Amino acid sequence: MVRTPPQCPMDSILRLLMGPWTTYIIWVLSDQGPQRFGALKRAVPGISTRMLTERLRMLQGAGVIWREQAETIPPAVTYGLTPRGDDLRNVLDALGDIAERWKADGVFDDDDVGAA
Amino acid sequence: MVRTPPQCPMDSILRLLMGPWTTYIIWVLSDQGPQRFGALKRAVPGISTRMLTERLRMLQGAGVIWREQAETIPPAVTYGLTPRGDDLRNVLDALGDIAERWKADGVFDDDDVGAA
DNA sequence: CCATACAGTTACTTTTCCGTGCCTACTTTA
DNA sequence: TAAAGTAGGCACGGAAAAGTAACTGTATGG
Repeated sequence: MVRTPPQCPMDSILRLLMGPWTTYIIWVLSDQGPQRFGALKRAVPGISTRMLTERLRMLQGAGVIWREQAETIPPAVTYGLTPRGDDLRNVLDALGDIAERWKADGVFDDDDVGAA
Repeated sequence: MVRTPPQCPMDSILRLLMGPWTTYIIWVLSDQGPQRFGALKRAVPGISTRMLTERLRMLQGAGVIWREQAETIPPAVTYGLTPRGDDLRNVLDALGDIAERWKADGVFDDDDVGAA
């Protein structure tokens, strides 16, 4: 990671959110409440185990989600949003509003965004 | 790009912002006002010509920035934020506030975010 | 007369990401 | 007894993203 543009903390958050699945995971967690690993995987169709694990670790490391492991024999691990995660959810909502407005203006119809 | 998680328009915006330089470009444009290509390149230290061009094209395609080319002989091209870009700037500000709060809590000190 | 700046483009190379498949260790169900 | 689920870890490999470098063409400054 050579590129450390500025010491912008906002950039760190963005880098955190950036993964293709990250926002979706946060969305599910905030919409459906705390979920277990398997349920989360089913709720985010198409994500691989590897990706889900990695993203969850990263989000946990950033204090955005909590992880609760029940030491039962088939271990049951549950993830949920922390207050910090709620912060992000709010920004995501704001972004969603903008997206709605843009969509009404037809930004996404003639595709320039999704495919570079 | 196989992964098209949902048809979430918010996701499209995030994908737009994701590039390592994108937010920084928007920031500069909103902070210093419209800039010419060369000035922008100097304002974003470390970015390559290629990246800057690509990002600008993408942002322009999304209607986030405008591009004005003066057909003088050494062509002078100026870029600036559109109202749509201002929308993003606001979200970025909100994100910046969160980042500040998190930083105060020391999220970025014990690094888990920047380096995975 | 040669270098430089303007605003890129194109090709080449490198790096990183991300999906796939195989493994754990135990339990419940068929 | 065998298959499947639970929550991942680890390694390999292909694809995509990003960096580097060289090139464009004109006009101006030294």
